[in-house]
Amino acid sequence: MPSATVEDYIKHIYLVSEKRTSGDVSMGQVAEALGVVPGTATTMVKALSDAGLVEYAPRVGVQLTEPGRKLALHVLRRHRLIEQFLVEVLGFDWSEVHEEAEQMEHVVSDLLLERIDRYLGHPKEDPHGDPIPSAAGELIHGQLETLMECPLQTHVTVARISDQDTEFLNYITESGLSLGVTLCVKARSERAESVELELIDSGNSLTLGKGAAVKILVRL
Amino acid sequence: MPSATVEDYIKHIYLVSEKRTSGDVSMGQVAEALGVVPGTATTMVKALSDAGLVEYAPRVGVQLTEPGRKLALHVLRRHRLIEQFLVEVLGFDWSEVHEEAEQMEHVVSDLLLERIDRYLGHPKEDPHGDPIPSAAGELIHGQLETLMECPLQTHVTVARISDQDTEFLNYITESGLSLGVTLCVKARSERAESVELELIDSGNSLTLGKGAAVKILVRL
DNA sequence: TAAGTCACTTATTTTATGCTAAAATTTTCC
DNA sequence: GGAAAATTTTAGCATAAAATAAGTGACTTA
Repeated sequence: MPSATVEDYIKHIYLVSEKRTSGDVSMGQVAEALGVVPGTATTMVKALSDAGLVEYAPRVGVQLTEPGRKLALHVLRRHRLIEQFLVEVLGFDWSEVHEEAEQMEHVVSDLLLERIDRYLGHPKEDPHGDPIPSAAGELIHGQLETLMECPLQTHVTVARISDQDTEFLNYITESGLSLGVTLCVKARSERAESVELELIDSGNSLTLGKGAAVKILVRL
Repeated sequence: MPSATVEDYIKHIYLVSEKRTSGDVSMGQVAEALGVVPGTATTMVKALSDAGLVEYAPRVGVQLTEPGRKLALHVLRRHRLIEQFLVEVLGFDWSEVHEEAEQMEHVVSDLLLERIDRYLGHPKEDPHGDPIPSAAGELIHGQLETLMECPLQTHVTVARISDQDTEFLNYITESGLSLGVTLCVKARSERAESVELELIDSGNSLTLGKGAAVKILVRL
């Protein structure tokens, strides 16, 4: 049984490699994601390589093997089902659940996880719109685009927020950008690194910087 | 924040000292309860002593300080509320929840715990009849007696099973000795170390050995 | 009261995970 | 193309929590 530390490394390597389109994840990215110094990441990744969970090439980077990918999706399934459960059943706010799930994802048994899944009616997404991998290790993500790349002057729907920070999520809620809200990108300035939005339902307008805009994914 | 290992030591020292009426818990008992060799227990208990959670006298034994007792009750509150939640909400059998709660008790936050407590309507007992300490660290246990010491020929009610072993709990269920069942101790043989029971509701009779009988607590 | 046994303590080692600091390599920039 | 900057690796060490093994103390028994 992998330790919580091993699960965290594998999960974060998966998440980083999903974000970046390039093949390998650098030690710097691993260290950054895990909040450790680079030397620690190198040591751990070598151990993960010995365990057959990743392929590691010195000074090139790391990528998951098939067993590693399976483990990553398993951990992600636990994390996201727990988040959904906390929101749906125990009345947590979507901005509060990440840290809690971060701990619980390493201790819930398969049995408990499947009972949670059944209780929730086999949800496909967590409270932030992140897709929940199936028990078999499949993950279906819809065709989403960030606010920095979606078409202008078109009605789109907020479908996923790819940042778990409590402050950021609270800001999103206050701005009226919750999941399911329909909006329209009026203009985008590459130089100012900003986008101008109009919320269709409320009629409100607001402007977001690039940093925030790339974290908001929409469905066309 | 105490580690899971520290919490386990403190919890088990509390549980053992509750069972034995004597003051100190020996290193042998600690090691046995934690499933480690005696040398490991000695080393850890000295560390707990340095942390102010226990008082330790070499070759005499260990007992909890007030902070230690507070911590023990906190961990037990978590454990028992989790067990109750798993049974009440997620449909677990009382024989399946112990191992799961054993893991979760070290990771649930105070916030989550209080939401669980509220969701359940502030239960006073877990699925095995064990009392749930209050958030303030109070524990009220009723006047219970084991089947080896309760009066004969009197109607009593099964109120608590002080063994979490799955096999044992399944046996109890099959024997019709679930919590709340009314029974009568017809006879008790000290030499044969057994008790003869009659279940009032079903009319069935059965005989238990001392080992099993002391784990079944009844209310008069 | 001496011998033997059992429980306990101490000393040393192991494993997993982290750190710092220095060395090595790769990338960037003039 | 070579120096400076950034990244990565290596080396050495620290801590928590476990183990083993050997030494110590105390109680039993004859």
